[in-house]
Amino acid sequence: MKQISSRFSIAVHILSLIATIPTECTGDFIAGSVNTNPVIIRKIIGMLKKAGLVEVRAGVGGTSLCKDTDQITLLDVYRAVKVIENGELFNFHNHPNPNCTVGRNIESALRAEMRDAQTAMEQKLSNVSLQQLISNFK
Amino acid sequence: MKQISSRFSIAVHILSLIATIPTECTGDFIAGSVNTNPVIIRKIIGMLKKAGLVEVRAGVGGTSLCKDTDQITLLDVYRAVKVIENGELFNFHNHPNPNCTVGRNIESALRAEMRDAQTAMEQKLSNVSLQQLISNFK
DNA sequence: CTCGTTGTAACCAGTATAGTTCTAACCAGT
DNA sequence: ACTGGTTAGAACTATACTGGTTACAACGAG
Repeated sequence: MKQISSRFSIAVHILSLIATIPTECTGDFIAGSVNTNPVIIRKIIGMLKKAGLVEVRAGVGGTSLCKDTDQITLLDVYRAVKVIENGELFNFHNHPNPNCTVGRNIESALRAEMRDAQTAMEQKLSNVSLQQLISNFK
Repeated sequence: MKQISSRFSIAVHILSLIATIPTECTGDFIAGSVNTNPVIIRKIIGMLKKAGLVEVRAGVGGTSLCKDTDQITLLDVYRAVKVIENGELFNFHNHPNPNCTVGRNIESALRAEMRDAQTAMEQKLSNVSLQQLISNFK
């Protein structure tokens, strides 16, 4: 990857809309605010639903949050939309040569540092709730 | 992206090899330790060279580090191999609708949090030097 | 019943990754 | 000076992800 997919930012956008103006939230209205195609919105809402963040009452504009806005963190959203492979932000090259000192040792050493770095990032995301984000809107 | 390219882990592997067994480090030998194709190695060494981390004396096995191993951090390597687009880990969807409260406010609010998260991750990488990494090899 | 909406499937263009083949240039040693 | 090993990089491939589109089935509310 070059970047984490905009699915994440779109998902946050969608949840913010549902939180602030729930009555208007049809797929087409959301698509208009995000400025993309309604199908993209439906796909992402599908992922948020699977993750238990929203529920969709069959019918028009029937999407609502399953939790309070202060109980949903950016990390929840980031995990819901599966923007990284298998929970691992960093890819590691396969099967370094075990007959070489470096090849034998690098994987465990470097993976530990990668995990630390990823955790630090995700920790930051978990510190921000949807409520904190939308409370500054004016 | 789904994951940060393995160019990063391969680059760290390459630098570790040059640091520990400089005399053996032909492209083919490195490729054998990393377990990939020599051309991949050459491409990555080219990036490390542009970033000023290594220099290549034309000739056999002529690659050497430009700095001490404790002056090279994982962040330097990560930046050298350009695994993320334009310095931004997170992609943000384009042009939310400014006629909507959420569309108008979300970009600056969310970008700030994204930047915080990315910085936390990169900070962790900058805390680890090549020296620290290879000092545990046995 | 019908219209608007939701939920998917199928498909597309663009682009990144990891890898291969091939060729040119260059250094060192005999 | 020639040759073999090495470095450098262009060109091409297969695969996969992204963001987007069209199309269609199912369903609810008025």
